[in-house]
Amino acid sequence: MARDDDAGQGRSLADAPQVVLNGGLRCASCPLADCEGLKQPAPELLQWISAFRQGEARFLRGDLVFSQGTRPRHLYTILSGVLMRTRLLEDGRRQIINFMFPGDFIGLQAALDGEMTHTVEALTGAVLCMFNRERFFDLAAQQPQLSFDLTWMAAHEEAALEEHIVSLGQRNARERMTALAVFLVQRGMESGVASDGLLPLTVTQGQIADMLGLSLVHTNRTIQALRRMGLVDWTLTGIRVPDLEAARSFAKIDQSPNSLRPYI
Amino acid sequence: MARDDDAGQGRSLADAPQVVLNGGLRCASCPLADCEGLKQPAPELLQWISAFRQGEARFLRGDLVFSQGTRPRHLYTILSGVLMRTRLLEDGRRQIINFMFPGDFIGLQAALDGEMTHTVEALTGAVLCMFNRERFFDLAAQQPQLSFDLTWMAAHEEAALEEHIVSLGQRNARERMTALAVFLVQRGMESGVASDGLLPLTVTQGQIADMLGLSLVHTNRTIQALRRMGLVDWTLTGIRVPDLEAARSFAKIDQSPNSLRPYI
DNA sequence: CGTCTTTTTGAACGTTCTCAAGGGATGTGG
DNA sequence: CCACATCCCTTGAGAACGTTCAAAAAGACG
Repeated sequence: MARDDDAGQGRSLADAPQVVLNGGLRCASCPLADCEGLKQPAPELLQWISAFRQGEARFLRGDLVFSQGTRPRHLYTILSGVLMRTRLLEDGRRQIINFMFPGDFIGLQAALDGEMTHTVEALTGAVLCMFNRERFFDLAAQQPQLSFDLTWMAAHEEAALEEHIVSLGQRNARERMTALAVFLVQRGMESGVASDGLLPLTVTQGQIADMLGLSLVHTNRTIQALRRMGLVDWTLTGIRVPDLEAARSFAKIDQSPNSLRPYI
Repeated sequence: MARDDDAGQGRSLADAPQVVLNGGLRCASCPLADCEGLKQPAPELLQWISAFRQGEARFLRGDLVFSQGTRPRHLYTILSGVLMRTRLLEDGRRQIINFMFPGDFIGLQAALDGEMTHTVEALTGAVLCMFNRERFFDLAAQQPQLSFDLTWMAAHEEAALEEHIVSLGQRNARERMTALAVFLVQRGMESGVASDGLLPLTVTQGQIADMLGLSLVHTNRTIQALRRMGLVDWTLTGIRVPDLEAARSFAKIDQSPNSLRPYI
Protein backbone atom coordinates (compact mmCIF):
# COMPACT_ATOMS: atom_id res chain seq x y z
CA MET A 1 0.00 0.00 0.00
CA ALA A 2 2.90 2.32 0.61
CA ARG A 3 5.67 1.35 -1.73
CA ASP A 4 6.21 2.69 -5.21
CA ASP A 5 9.58 1.16 -5.86
CA ASP A 6 12.41 1.75 -3.46
CA ALA A 7 13.91 -1.74 -3.21
CA GLY A 8 17.34 -1.77 -4.70
CA GLN A 9 18.88 1.61 -4.07
CA GLY A 10 22.07 -0.14 -3.11
CA ARG A 11 23.93 -2.63 -5.22
CA SER A 12 21.75 -5.44 -6.45
CA LEU A 13 22.65 -9.07 -6.26
CA ALA A 14 24.28 -8.86 -9.66
CA ASP A 15 26.95 -6.59 -8.27
CA ALA A 16 28.78 -8.99 -6.06
CA PRO A 17 29.22 -7.94 -2.47
CA GLN A 18 32.70 -7.70 -1.16
CA VAL A 19 33.71 -11.25 -0.32
CA VAL A 20 36.71 -12.25 1.74
CA LEU A 21 37.49 -15.94 1.43
CA ASN A 22 38.84 -17.46 4.53
CA GLY A 23 41.14 -14.53 4.99
CA GLY A 24 38.72 -12.64 7.22
CA LEU A 25 38.15 -13.09 10.89
CA ARG A 26 38.51 -16.67 12.05
CA CYS A 27 36.02 -18.16 14.46
CA ALA A 28 38.56 -17.78 17.22
CA SER A 29 38.08 -14.06 16.95
CA CYS A 30 34.39 -14.13 16.05
CA PRO A 31 32.75 -10.85 17.01
CA LEU A 32 29.75 -12.80 18.28
CA ALA A 33 31.86 -14.52 20.92
CA ASP A 34 31.49 -11.50 23.19
CA CYS A 35 27.78 -11.13 22.77
CA GLU A 36 25.94 -11.71 26.03
CA GLY A 37 22.62 -12.57 24.49
CA LEU A 38 24.06 -15.56 22.66
CA LYS A 39 24.71 -19.11 23.72
CA GLN A 40 28.29 -19.85 22.73
CA PRO A 41 28.84 -23.08 20.80
CA ALA A 42 30.74 -25.89 22.49
CA PRO A 43 34.44 -26.13 21.53
CA GLU A 44 34.05 -29.14 19.26
CA LEU A 45 31.08 -27.58 17.49
CA LEU A 46 33.03 -24.37 17.06
CA GLN A 47 35.82 -26.30 15.48
CA TRP A 48 33.45 -27.93 13.07
CA ILE A 49 31.91 -24.60 12.18
CA SER A 50 35.32 -23.11 11.75
CA ALA A 51 36.28 -25.76 9.26
CA PHE A 52 33.06 -25.39 7.35
CA ARG A 53 32.84 -21.66 6.99
CA GLN A 54 33.91 -20.22 3.68
CA GLY A 55 34.69 -16.65 4.57
CA GLU A 56 32.83 -13.39 4.96
CA ALA A 57 30.71 -11.19 2.76
CA ARG A 58 30.23 -7.48 3.29
CA PHE A 59 27.11 -5.64 2.26
CA LEU A 60 26.14 -1.98 2.16
CA ARG A 61 22.85 -0.49 3.25
CA GLY A 62 20.33 -1.29 0.55
CA ASP A 63 22.18 -4.33 -0.81
CA LEU A 64 20.15 -7.46 -1.40
CA VAL A 65 21.56 -10.60 0.17
CA PHE A 66 18.87 -12.83 -1.31
CA SER A 67 16.25 -12.08 -3.89
CA GLN A 68 12.75 -13.56 -3.86
CA GLY A 69 12.49 -16.39 -6.37
CA THR A 70 16.21 -17.09 -6.73
CA ARG A 71 18.20 -20.10 -5.59
CA PRO A 72 21.01 -18.95 -3.34
CA ARG A 73 24.29 -20.79 -3.10
CA HIS A 74 25.16 -19.69 0.39
CA LEU A 75 23.85 -19.57 3.89
CA TYR A 76 24.91 -16.86 6.28
CA THR A 77 25.22 -15.96 9.90
CA ILE A 78 25.05 -12.27 10.65
CA LEU A 79 28.27 -11.09 12.26
CA SER A 80 27.28 -7.46 12.35
CA GLY A 81 24.56 -5.26 10.96
CA VAL A 82 20.78 -5.33 10.76
CA LEU A 83 18.85 -6.72 7.80
CA MET A 84 15.22 -7.21 6.91
CA ARG A 85 13.20 -9.90 5.23
CA THR A 86 10.57 -8.66 2.79
CA ARG A 87 8.04 -10.19 0.49
CA LEU A 88 6.60 -8.73 -2.68
CA LEU A 89 3.14 -9.24 -4.15
CA GLU A 90 2.78 -9.27 -7.92
CA ASP A 91 1.18 -5.85 -7.97
CA GLY A 92 4.05 -4.22 -6.12
CA ARG A 93 2.67 -4.20 -2.63
CA ARG A 94 5.42 -5.08 -0.22
CA GLN A 95 5.37 -6.58 3.25
CA ILE A 96 8.31 -6.58 5.58
CA ILE A 97 8.25 -9.90 7.41
CA ASN A 98 10.85 -9.37 10.08
CA PHE A 99 14.18 -7.85 10.99
CA MET A 100 17.39 -9.77 11.57
CA PHE A 101 20.19 -9.05 14.01
CA PRO A 102 23.73 -10.24 14.69
CA GLY A 103 23.73 -13.95 15.44
CA ASP A 104 20.72 -14.69 13.25
CA PHE A 105 21.02 -17.36 10.61
CA ILE A 106 19.90 -16.51 7.08
CA GLY A 107 18.67 -18.81 4.39
CA LEU A 108 17.41 -21.84 6.28
CA GLN A 109 14.14 -21.98 4.41
CA ALA A 110 15.94 -21.69 1.08
CA ALA A 111 18.39 -24.38 2.11
CA LEU A 112 15.49 -26.76 2.56
CA ASP A 113 13.40 -25.76 -0.42
CA GLY A 114 15.77 -24.37 -2.95
CA GLU A 115 13.85 -21.25 -3.82
CA MET A 116 13.61 -18.11 -1.71
CA THR A 117 10.10 -17.01 -0.85
CA HIS A 118 11.35 -13.63 0.30
CA THR A 119 14.04 -11.04 -0.18
CA VAL A 120 16.70 -10.17 2.38
CA GLU A 121 18.01 -6.62 2.31
CA ALA A 122 20.67 -4.93 4.41
CA LEU A 123 19.41 -2.01 6.51
CA THR A 124 22.90 -1.08 7.63
CA GLY A 125 26.33 -2.04 6.48
CA ALA A 126 26.60 -5.73 7.34
CA VAL A 127 29.21 -8.46 7.61
CA LEU A 128 27.97 -12.00 7.11
CA CYS A 129 29.69 -15.30 7.69
CA MET A 130 29.35 -17.55 4.63
CA PHE A 131 28.55 -21.25 4.47
CA ASN A 132 28.11 -23.54 1.52
CA ARG A 133 24.51 -24.48 0.98
CA GLU A 134 25.04 -27.83 -0.72
CA ARG A 135 26.95 -29.64 1.93
CA PHE A 136 25.29 -27.99 4.88
CA PHE A 137 22.77 -30.58 5.93
CA ASP A 138 24.95 -33.60 5.26
CA LEU A 139 27.43 -32.18 7.65
CA ALA A 140 24.82 -30.96 10.10
CA ALA A 141 23.63 -34.54 10.42
CA GLN A 142 26.94 -35.36 12.04
CA GLN A 143 26.47 -32.68 14.68
CA PRO A 144 23.36 -33.37 16.75
CA GLN A 145 23.82 -30.16 18.70
CA LEU A 146 23.81 -28.21 15.48
CA SER A 147 20.60 -29.83 14.30
CA PHE A 148 19.05 -28.99 17.60
CA ASP A 149 20.16 -25.38 17.33
CA LEU A 150 18.73 -25.13 13.85
CA THR A 151 15.41 -26.41 15.05
CA TRP A 152 15.57 -24.01 17.95
CA MET A 153 16.18 -21.07 15.65
CA ALA A 154 13.42 -21.99 13.25
CA ALA A 155 10.97 -22.50 16.10
CA HIS A 156 11.87 -19.16 17.63
CA GLU A 157 11.64 -17.27 14.41
CA GLU A 158 8.21 -18.80 14.17
CA ALA A 159 7.34 -17.45 17.60
CA ALA A 160 8.46 -13.99 16.55
CA LEU A 161 6.23 -14.16 13.49
CA GLU A 162 3.38 -15.24 15.71
CA GLU A 163 3.77 -12.10 17.73
CA HIS A 164 3.83 -10.13 14.53
CA ILE A 165 0.62 -11.77 13.34
CA VAL A 166 -1.07 -10.81 16.58
CA SER A 167 0.03 -7.24 15.99
CA LEU A 168 -1.27 -7.07 12.47
CA GLY A 169 -4.51 -8.82 13.30
CA GLN A 170 -5.51 -7.34 16.61
CA ARG A 171 -3.71 -4.09 17.28
CA ASN A 172 -4.49 -0.66 15.93
CA ALA A 173 -1.88 1.59 14.37
CA ARG A 174 -0.48 3.02 17.61
CA GLU A 175 -0.32 -0.25 19.45
CA ARG A 176 1.17 -1.89 16.43
CA MET A 177 3.94 0.62 16.05
CA THR A 178 4.69 0.58 19.76
CA ALA A 179 4.88 -3.20 19.72
CA LEU A 180 7.29 -3.09 16.80
CA ALA A 181 9.49 -0.47 18.45
CA VAL A 182 9.64 -2.46 21.68
CA PHE A 183 10.43 -5.63 19.80
CA LEU A 184 13.25 -4.00 17.85
CA VAL A 185 14.81 -2.22 20.79
CA GLN A 186 14.65 -5.33 22.93
CA ARG A 187 16.05 -7.51 20.20
CA GLY A 188 18.77 -4.94 19.59
CA MET A 189 19.70 -4.95 23.26
CA GLU A 190 20.01 -8.74 23.24
CA SER A 191 22.35 -8.44 20.29
CA GLY A 192 24.37 -5.66 21.85
CA VAL A 193 23.34 -3.23 19.11
CA ALA A 194 21.08 -1.17 21.33
CA SER A 195 21.29 -0.01 24.90
CA ASP A 196 19.25 2.05 27.30
CA GLY A 197 16.10 1.93 25.23
CA LEU A 198 17.86 3.40 22.22
CA LEU A 199 18.49 1.54 18.98
CA PRO A 200 20.49 3.52 16.40
CA LEU A 201 19.08 2.25 13.13
CA THR A 202 18.11 3.98 9.92
CA VAL A 203 14.58 2.98 8.98
CA THR A 204 12.49 5.18 6.72
CA GLN A 205 8.84 5.79 7.41
CA GLY A 206 8.08 4.02 4.17
CA GLN A 207 9.74 0.91 5.54
CA ILE A 208 7.89 1.18 8.82
CA ALA A 209 4.69 1.47 6.84
CA ASP A 210 5.47 -1.72 4.94
CA MET A 211 6.23 -3.56 8.13
CA LEU A 212 3.03 -2.47 9.86
CA GLY A 213 0.73 -2.74 6.88
CA LEU A 214 -0.15 0.95 7.10
CA SER A 215 -0.09 3.71 4.53
CA LEU A 216 2.83 6.10 4.56
CA VAL A 217 0.67 9.02 5.56
CA HIS A 218 -0.94 7.25 8.45
CA THR A 219 2.41 5.92 9.57
CA ASN A 220 3.72 9.45 9.75
CA ARG A 221 0.77 10.61 11.81
CA THR A 222 1.06 7.67 14.15
CA ILE A 223 4.75 8.36 14.71
CA GLN A 224 3.93 11.90 15.67
CA ALA A 225 1.17 10.80 17.99
CA LEU A 226 3.46 8.36 19.83
CA ARG A 227 6.12 11.03 20.07
CA ARG A 228 3.67 13.47 21.64
CA MET A 229 2.56 10.75 24.03
CA GLY A 230 6.18 10.19 25.03
CA LEU A 231 5.92 6.49 24.34
CA VAL A 232 8.14 6.05 21.29
CA ASP A 233 10.44 8.48 19.53
CA TRP A 234 11.19 7.06 16.11
CA THR A 235 13.36 9.11 13.76
CA LEU A 236 15.39 8.34 10.65
CA THR A 237 18.44 7.80 12.81
CA GLY A 238 17.06 5.54 15.49
CA ILE A 239 14.33 4.28 17.80
CA ARG A 240 14.03 5.44 21.38
CA VAL A 241 11.65 3.92 23.87
CA PRO A 242 12.16 5.85 27.12
CA ASP A 243 10.03 3.54 29.25
CA LEU A 244 9.93 -0.01 27.93
CA GLU A 245 7.51 -1.14 30.60
CA ALA A 246 5.02 1.61 29.84
CA ALA A 247 5.26 0.88 26.13
CA ARG A 248 4.74 -2.83 26.71
CA SER A 249 1.68 -2.22 28.77
CA PHE A 250 0.27 0.21 26.21
CA ALA A 251 0.69 -2.28 23.38
CA LYS A 252 -0.43 -5.23 25.53
CA ILE A 253 2.72 -7.20 25.01
CA ASP A 254 3.27 -10.05 27.39
CA GLN A 255 6.93 -10.27 28.16
CA SER A 256 8.10 -13.64 26.99
CA PRO A 257 10.90 -15.22 29.00
CA ASN A 258 13.68 -15.45 26.46
CA SER A 259 16.20 -18.21 26.72
CA LEU A 260 19.69 -17.84 25.29
CA ARG A 261 19.77 -17.81 21.53
CA PRO A 262 22.24 -20.18 19.88
CA TYR A 263 24.19 -19.23 16.78
CA ILE A 264 26.30 -20.99 14.23
CA MET B 1 -12.05 -7.40 18.17
CA ALA B 2 -14.63 -10.06 17.62
CA ARG B 3 -14.55 -12.45 20.51
CA ASP B 4 -16.54 -12.20 23.71
CA ASP B 5 -15.66 -15.55 25.18
CA ASP B 6 -16.23 -18.68 23.17
CA ALA B 7 -12.98 -20.55 23.84
CA GLY B 8 -13.67 -23.65 25.83
CA GLN B 9 -17.08 -24.83 24.84
CA GLY B 10 -15.77 -28.36 24.84
CA ARG B 11 -13.96 -30.03 27.68
CA SER B 12 -11.12 -27.97 29.05
CA LEU B 13 -7.66 -29.31 29.69
CA ALA B 14 -8.68 -30.25 33.20
CA ASP B 15 -11.02 -32.87 31.89
CA ALA B 16 -8.61 -35.38 30.49
CA PRO B 17 -9.11 -36.32 26.88
CA GLN B 18 -9.65 -39.93 26.13
CA VAL B 19 -6.21 -41.50 26.16
CA VAL B 20 -5.37 -44.93 24.85
CA LEU B 21 -1.94 -46.11 25.97
CA ASN B 22 -0.15 -48.18 23.48
CA GLY B 23 -3.28 -50.14 22.83
CA GLY B 24 -4.39 -47.97 19.94
CA LEU B 25 -3.26 -48.17 16.37
CA ARG B 26 0.36 -49.18 15.99
CA CYS B 27 2.58 -47.39 13.54
CA ALA B 28 2.28 -50.35 11.24
CA SER B 29 -1.33 -49.37 10.70
CA CYS B 30 -0.83 -45.63 10.97
CA PRO B 31 -3.62 -43.79 9.16
CA LEU B 32 -1.04 -41.35 7.80
CA ALA B 33 0.74 -44.13 5.93
CA ASP B 34 -1.78 -43.84 3.11
CA CYS B 35 -1.64 -40.09 2.81
CA GLU B 36 -0.29 -38.99 -0.54
CA GLY B 37 0.83 -35.57 0.58
CA LEU B 38 3.23 -36.98 3.15
CA LYS B 39 6.76 -38.25 2.90
CA GLN B 40 6.78 -41.64 4.59
CA PRO B 41 9.51 -42.20 7.15
CA ALA B 42 12.25 -44.71 6.37
CA PRO B 43 11.73 -48.15 7.95
CA GLU B 44 14.36 -47.72 10.65
CA LEU B 45 13.02 -44.31 11.59
CA LEU B 46 9.52 -45.72 11.71
CA GLN B 47 10.70 -48.40 14.08
CA TRP B 48 12.26 -45.81 16.32
CA ILE B 49 9.10 -43.73 16.29
CA SER B 50 7.05 -46.77 17.00
CA ALA B 51 9.09 -47.57 20.08
CA PHE B 52 8.92 -44.04 21.32
CA ARG B 53 5.26 -43.28 20.93
CA GLN B 54 3.14 -43.51 24.05
CA GLY B 55 -0.31 -44.00 22.63
CA GLU B 56 -3.12 -41.90 21.30
CA ALA B 57 -5.29 -39.15 22.67
CA ARG B 58 -8.75 -38.33 21.37
CA PHE B 59 -10.23 -34.87 21.51
CA LEU B 60 -13.67 -33.47 20.75
CA ARG B 61 -14.45 -30.31 18.85
CA GLY B 62 -13.71 -27.42 21.21
CA ASP B 63 -11.27 -29.33 23.41
CA LEU B 64 -8.00 -27.63 24.25
CA VAL B 65 -4.90 -29.67 23.55
CA PHE B 66 -2.56 -27.04 24.97
CA SER B 67 -3.34 -23.91 26.89
CA GLN B 68 -1.36 -20.69 26.57
CA GLY B 69 1.02 -20.29 29.50
CA THR B 70 1.10 -23.93 30.59
CA ARG B 71 3.91 -26.46 30.39
CA PRO B 72 2.72 -29.45 28.45
CA ARG B 73 4.06 -32.93 29.11
CA HIS B 74 3.43 -34.31 25.67
CA LEU B 75 4.09 -33.68 22.03
CA TYR B 76 1.69 -34.85 19.38
CA THR B 77 1.36 -35.73 15.75
CA ILE B 78 -2.10 -35.26 14.31
CA LEU B 79 -3.46 -38.57 13.06
CA SER B 80 -6.84 -37.18 12.11
CA GLY B 81 -8.80 -33.99 12.60
CA VAL B 82 -8.20 -30.29 12.18
CA LEU B 83 -7.03 -28.03 14.98
CA MET B 84 -6.16 -24.36 15.34
CA ARG B 85 -3.50 -22.41 17.14
CA THR B 86 -4.71 -19.22 18.83
CA ARG B 87 -3.22 -16.53 20.94
CA LEU B 88 -4.95 -14.36 23.50
CA LEU B 89 -4.17 -10.76 24.45
CA GLU B 90 -4.70 -9.71 28.05
CA ASP B 91 -7.79 -7.73 27.17
CA GLY B 92 -9.53 -10.68 25.56
CA ARG B 93 -8.77 -9.99 21.92
CA ARG B 94 -7.92 -13.21 20.20
CA GLN B 95 -5.89 -14.00 17.12
CA ILE B 96 -5.94 -17.33 15.36
CA ILE B 97 -2.39 -18.00 14.22
CA ASN B 98 -2.86 -20.98 11.96
CA PHE B 99 -4.69 -24.22 11.33
CA MET B 100 -3.20 -27.67 11.66
CA PHE B 101 -3.93 -30.77 9.64
CA PRO B 102 -3.19 -34.50 9.81
CA GLY B 103 0.54 -35.10 9.78
CA ASP B 104 1.35 -31.83 11.55
CA PHE B 105 3.48 -31.95 14.65
CA ILE B 106 2.24 -30.06 17.72
CA GLY B 107 4.23 -28.62 20.55
CA LEU B 108 7.68 -28.13 19.10
CA GLN B 109 8.01 -24.60 20.41
CA ALA B 110 6.90 -25.69 23.87
CA ALA B 111 9.29 -28.58 23.80
CA LEU B 112 12.14 -26.15 23.33
CA ASP B 113 11.02 -23.41 25.67
CA GLY B 114 8.88 -25.08 28.26
CA GLU B 115 5.98 -22.68 28.18
CA MET B 116 3.31 -22.46 25.51
CA THR B 117 2.88 -19.06 23.88
CA HIS B 118 -0.38 -20.11 22.32
CA THR B 119 -3.41 -22.33 22.72
CA VAL B 120 -4.22 -25.31 20.52
CA GLU B 121 -7.89 -26.15 20.14
CA ALA B 122 -9.61 -28.93 18.22
CA LEU B 123 -11.90 -27.76 15.44
CA THR B 124 -13.17 -31.25 14.74
CA GLY B 125 -12.93 -34.49 16.60
CA ALA B 126 -9.24 -35.37 16.53
CA VAL B 127 -6.94 -38.27 17.20
CA LEU B 128 -3.39 -37.40 18.17
CA CYS B 129 -0.34 -39.59 18.50
CA MET B 130 1.40 -38.94 21.85
CA PHE B 131 5.11 -38.57 22.57
CA ASN B 132 6.90 -37.87 25.79
CA ARG B 133 8.29 -34.37 25.89
CA GLU B 134 11.18 -34.98 28.28
CA ARG B 135 13.10 -37.55 26.36
CA PHE B 136 12.23 -36.31 22.93
CA PHE B 137 15.32 -34.36 21.99
CA ASP B 138 17.79 -36.73 23.57
CA LEU B 139 16.42 -39.42 21.38
CA ALA B 140 16.05 -37.20 18.35
CA ALA B 141 19.77 -36.51 18.53
CA GLN B 142 20.32 -40.14 17.66
CA GLN B 143 18.23 -39.87 14.52
CA PRO B 144 19.70 -37.32 12.14
CA GLN B 145 16.84 -37.75 9.72
CA LEU B 146 14.40 -36.90 12.47
CA SER B 147 16.28 -33.73 13.38
CA PHE B 148 16.24 -32.75 9.78
CA ASP B 149 12.51 -33.36 9.53
CA LEU B 150 11.90 -31.28 12.62
CA THR B 151 13.86 -28.41 11.15
CA TRP B 152 11.98 -28.83 7.91
CA MET B 153 8.65 -28.64 9.68
CA ALA B 154 9.58 -25.60 11.72
CA ALA B 155 10.91 -23.81 8.66
CA HIS B 156 7.77 -24.57 6.70
CA GLU B 157 5.44 -23.52 9.41
CA GLU B 158 7.41 -20.31 9.37
CA ALA B 159 6.80 -19.95 5.64
CA ALA B 160 3.07 -20.43 6.19
CA LEU B 161 3.07 -17.70 8.82
CA GLU B 162 4.93 -15.46 6.40
CA GLU B 163 2.13 -15.85 3.92
CA HIS B 164 -0.33 -15.08 6.65
CA ILE B 165 1.57 -11.92 7.58
CA VAL B 166 1.43 -10.77 3.99
CA SER B 167 -2.32 -11.31 4.05
CA LEU B 168 -2.88 -9.35 7.22
CA GLY B 169 -0.54 -6.57 6.21
CA GLN B 170 -1.28 -6.05 2.55
CA ARG B 171 -4.60 -7.53 1.57
CA ASN B 172 -8.05 -6.10 2.09
CA ALA B 173 -10.89 -8.09 3.59
CA ARG B 174 -11.96 -9.90 0.43
CA GLU B 175 -8.49 -10.79 -0.72
CA ARG B 176 -7.61 -11.88 2.78
CA MET B 177 -10.56 -14.19 3.12
CA THR B 178 -10.02 -15.63 -0.33
CA ALA B 179 -6.37 -16.26 0.46
CA LEU B 180 -7.32 -18.05 3.66
CA ALA B 181 -9.93 -20.17 1.93
CA VAL B 182 -7.49 -21.18 -0.79
CA PHE B 183 -4.83 -21.97 1.78
CA LEU B 184 -7.16 -24.14 3.82
CA VAL B 185 -8.65 -26.01 0.90
CA GLN B 186 -5.25 -26.62 -0.61
CA ARG B 187 -3.79 -27.74 2.69
CA GLY B 188 -6.80 -29.95 3.23
CA MET B 189 -6.33 -31.57 -0.16
CA GLU B 190 -2.69 -32.32 0.62
CA SER B 191 -3.81 -34.02 3.81
CA GLY B 192 -6.56 -35.94 2.10
CA VAL B 193 -9.23 -34.14 4.12
CA ALA B 194 -10.50 -32.10 1.20
CA SER B 195 -11.11 -32.86 -2.44
CA ASP B 196 -12.39 -31.07 -5.48
CA GLY B 197 -12.14 -27.62 -3.99
CA LEU B 198 -14.33 -28.59 -1.07
CA LEU B 199 -13.16 -28.83 2.53
CA PRO B 200 -15.81 -30.05 4.97
CA LEU B 201 -14.90 -28.20 8.15
CA THR B 202 -16.96 -26.44 10.77
CA VAL B 203 -15.63 -22.93 11.28
CA THR B 204 -17.86 -20.21 12.69
CA GLN B 205 -17.77 -16.72 11.29
CA GLY B 206 -16.49 -15.57 14.66
CA GLN B 207 -13.48 -17.81 14.20
CA ILE B 208 -12.90 -16.61 10.68
CA ALA B 209 -13.02 -13.07 12.01
CA ASP B 210 -10.36 -13.85 14.59
CA MET B 211 -8.16 -15.41 11.97
CA LEU B 212 -8.44 -12.50 9.58
CA GLY B 213 -8.34 -9.73 12.13
CA LEU B 214 -11.76 -8.46 11.07
CA SER B 215 -14.91 -7.72 13.01
CA LEU B 216 -17.66 -10.31 12.99
CA VAL B 217 -20.03 -8.05 11.10
CA HIS B 218 -17.56 -7.22 8.40
CA THR B 219 -16.58 -10.85 8.12
CA ASN B 220 -20.18 -11.75 7.47
CA ARG B 221 -20.52 -9.11 4.76
CA THR B 222 -17.30 -10.20 3.14
CA ILE B 223 -18.43 -13.82 3.05
CA GLN B 224 -21.61 -12.78 1.31
CA ALA B 225 -19.72 -10.67 -1.18
CA LEU B 226 -17.39 -13.52 -2.10
CA ARG B 227 -20.35 -15.85 -2.41
CA ARG B 228 -22.10 -13.48 -4.80
CA MET B 229 -18.87 -13.17 -6.78
CA GLY B 230 -18.73 -16.95 -7.02
CA LEU B 231 -15.19 -17.02 -5.69
CA VAL B 232 -15.60 -18.65 -2.30
CA ASP B 233 -18.60 -20.26 -0.68
CA TRP B 234 -17.89 -20.52 3.01
CA THR B 235 -20.60 -21.96 5.27
CA LEU B 236 -20.68 -23.42 8.75
CA THR B 237 -20.24 -26.87 7.29
CA GLY B 238 -17.40 -26.29 4.89
CA ILE B 239 -15.40 -24.21 2.46
CA ARG B 240 -15.91 -24.46 -1.28
CA VAL B 241 -13.64 -22.79 -3.80
CA PRO B 242 -15.05 -23.70 -7.21
CA ASP B 243 -12.14 -22.28 -9.19
CA LEU B 244 -8.90 -22.35 -7.24
CA GLU B 245 -6.99 -20.63 -10.02
CA ALA B 246 -9.41 -17.74 -10.23
CA ALA B 247 -9.34 -17.37 -6.46
CA ARG B 248 -5.56 -17.40 -6.40
CA SER B 249 -5.35 -14.74 -9.02
CA PHE B 250 -7.93 -12.58 -7.25
CA ALA B 251 -6.02 -12.75 -3.96
CA LYS B 252 -2.64 -12.43 -5.66
CA ILE B 253 -1.28 -15.64 -4.27
CA ASP B 254 1.81 -16.95 -5.94
CA GLN B 255 1.59 -20.70 -6.06
CA SER B 256 4.50 -22.03 -4.06
CA PRO B 257 5.94 -25.32 -5.26
CA ASN B 258 5.37 -27.57 -2.28
CA SER B 259 7.70 -30.42 -1.58
CA LEU B 260 6.54 -33.49 0.30
CA ARG B 261 5.87 -32.85 3.93
CA PRO B 262 7.54 -35.23 6.39
CA TYR B 263 5.83 -36.43 9.55
CA ILE B 264 6.80 -38.22 12.71
C1' DC C 1 -40.99 -26.21 21.94
C1' DG C 2 -37.72 -23.39 24.13
C1' DT C 3 -32.90 -22.29 24.43
C1' DC C 4 -28.64 -21.52 22.63
C1' DT C 5 -25.53 -20.43 19.00
C1' DT C 6 -24.72 -18.47 14.69
C1' DT C 7 -25.92 -15.55 10.95
C1' DT C 8 -27.90 -11.48 9.02
C1' DT C 9 -29.28 -6.60 8.55
C1' DG C 10 -29.36 -1.45 9.44
C1' DA C 11 -27.20 2.72 10.67
C1' DA C 12 -23.79 5.80 12.69
C1' DC C 13 -19.23 6.38 13.59
C1' DG C 14 -14.12 6.13 13.38
C1' DT C 15 -9.80 4.68 11.60
C1' DT C 16 -7.15 4.43 7.91
C1' DC C 17 -6.45 5.38 2.86
C1' DT C 18 -5.81 8.11 -1.24
C1' DC C 19 -4.91 12.15 -3.60
C1' DA C 20 -2.51 16.32 -3.73
C1' DA C 21 0.83 19.54 -2.59
C1' DG C 22 4.62 21.65 -0.12
C1' DG C 23 8.96 21.74 2.61
C1' DG C 24 13.55 20.30 4.36
C1' DA C 25 17.69 17.95 3.79
C1' DT C 26 21.39 16.07 1.02
C1' DG C 27 23.97 15.40 -3.16
C1' DT C 28 25.55 16.42 -7.99
C1' DG C 29 26.92 18.93 -11.91
C1' DG C 30 27.57 23.23 -14.08
C1' DC D 1 28.20 28.70 -5.21
C1' DC D 2 23.97 28.10 -7.32
C1' DA D 3 20.46 25.26 -9.79
C1' DC D 4 18.41 21.08 -9.89
C1' DA D 5 17.30 16.46 -8.58
C1' DT D 6 16.20 13.18 -5.20
C1' DC D 7 14.69 11.38 -1.11
C1' DC D 8 12.16 11.71 2.90
C1' DC D 9 8.92 13.92 5.92
C1' DT D 10 4.77 16.70 6.69
C1' DT D 11 0.03 18.60 6.20
C1' DG D 12 -4.85 19.05 4.48
C1' DA D 13 -9.20 17.20 2.96
C1' DG D 14 -12.46 13.93 1.19
C1' DA D 15 -13.48 9.12 0.47
C1' DA D 16 -13.37 4.28 1.50
C1' DC D 17 -13.02 0.47 4.37
C1' DG D 18 -13.98 -1.49 8.52
C1' DT D 19 -16.06 -1.13 13.44
C1' DT D 20 -19.49 -0.70 16.84
C1' DC D 21 -24.03 -0.90 18.67
C1' DA D 22 -28.43 -2.87 18.38
C1' DA D 23 -31.80 -6.02 17.11
C1' DA D 24 -33.91 -9.64 14.59
C1' DA D 25 -33.93 -13.88 11.83
C1' DA D 26 -32.33 -18.47 11.05
C1' DG D 27 -30.37 -22.87 12.47
C1' DA D 28 -28.95 -26.42 15.78
C1' DC D 29 -30.03 -29.21 19.76
C1' DG D 30 -32.14 -31.55 23.43
